[in-house]
Amino acid sequence: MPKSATRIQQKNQAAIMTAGLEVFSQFGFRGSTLDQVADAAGLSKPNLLYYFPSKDAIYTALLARLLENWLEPLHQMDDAGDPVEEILAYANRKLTMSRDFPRESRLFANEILQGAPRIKDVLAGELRALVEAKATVIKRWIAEGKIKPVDPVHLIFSIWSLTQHYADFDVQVRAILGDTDPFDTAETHLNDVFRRLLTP
Amino acid sequence: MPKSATRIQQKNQAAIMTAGLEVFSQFGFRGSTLDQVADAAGLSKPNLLYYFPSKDAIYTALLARLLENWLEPLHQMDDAGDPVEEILAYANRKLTMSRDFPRESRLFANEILQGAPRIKDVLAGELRALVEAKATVIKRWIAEGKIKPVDPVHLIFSIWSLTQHYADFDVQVRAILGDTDPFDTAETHLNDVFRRLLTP
DNA sequence: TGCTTATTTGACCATCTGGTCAAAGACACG
DNA sequence: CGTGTCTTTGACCAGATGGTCAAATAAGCA
Repeated sequence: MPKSATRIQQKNQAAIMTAGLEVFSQFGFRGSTLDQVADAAGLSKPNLLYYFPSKDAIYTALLARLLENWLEPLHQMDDAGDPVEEILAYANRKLTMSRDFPRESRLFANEILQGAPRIKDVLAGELRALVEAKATVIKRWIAEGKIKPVDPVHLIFSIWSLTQHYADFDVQVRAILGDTDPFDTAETHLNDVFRRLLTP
Repeated sequence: MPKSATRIQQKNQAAIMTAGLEVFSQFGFRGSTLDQVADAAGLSKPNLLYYFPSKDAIYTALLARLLENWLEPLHQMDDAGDPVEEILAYANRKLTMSRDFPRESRLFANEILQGAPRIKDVLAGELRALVEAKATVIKRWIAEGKIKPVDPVHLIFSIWSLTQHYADFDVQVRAILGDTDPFDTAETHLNDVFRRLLTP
């Protein structure tokens, strides 16, 4: 049914998503205005509302697209692989996402900070289930002596916080590091952290 | 000069700060309204503006008060103490702050997420200097073989992100942990992390 | 080319928001 | 109790904000 989408529609919808990401990730939903988004998209406000029915719809669409990719790196953690390397690889994937998609990370952070009003159910449902599944795998790895004992859920929290920090607190990180590129040095550091934590 | 402050003034100013913290930490500066703050403080809007000249003034006062305490735990890290224990103690102080003052942590996170417009100079000045000073101490500890080699600045970032995560992403953490208290288990986990990272 | 559909816009609206102000109430204190 | 100061408030304002609408313009296509 909703198949067709003219060239113009595709271009403008994409422009709006990009603009919305830029604005919402910085100011959060309530702190952003349609004029800002329209401006960033290079459209007039009524024109913007021709493509999306409301401010809320843009924001929700952004969140939905984000969630699609957000859980993917954790999904990819392979329970048949080498435990330490699998966990390291997951952390590296997340760090890469922080480098390449910092605005997505900040959009997510903003939503959570504000109490996650529109994604609480995803957190308590899909995300929680995924974490529990992976926690089981990690527990098995521990039981098999493949990695040192560690709280599996907090390990996952640690991966999230350590990697997302470089996107969410980018301004602070750069204020302190000066000209050094954060991500080059962060990668080495995080690999150290997780290797020493996990290698039996 | 600005000595006097009637009983009523003290009470209301305190109420406004508390209310402002509650509101601003959730919605950020632009996402919050004076009505929300006035409501939370149990005052009318004009009455609120009798005590503070503007929305900005409330927010700025909150940030100023926050920054006073924010750097303190790092300051306390004693270069004459036992290296591993000093760093662990610092992490524990930060974790305690996340537990006892989550709104302060979220206020800070919100400000940074939005690009830190009003505290960029503090970050690049006072904070950066403090971090560099402590990094020097950590480097000495490494040179003396008291702790394993580690990037000192990223170590400090790690302490920040791992501890603040439990305040800033509280909703997510609780959605996943269910009824378990996050902080009890987090403390053990973080001590594991830093001990394995640092103990020679 | 002409006609249909898709796109864009200027003008407009109700509501919200930060902030003002004069007048009314409450306090303190001699 | 009276009076000068501090506190509170209702009414109000200008500008911003999310959203609407009819009319104008641009594409697409036969």
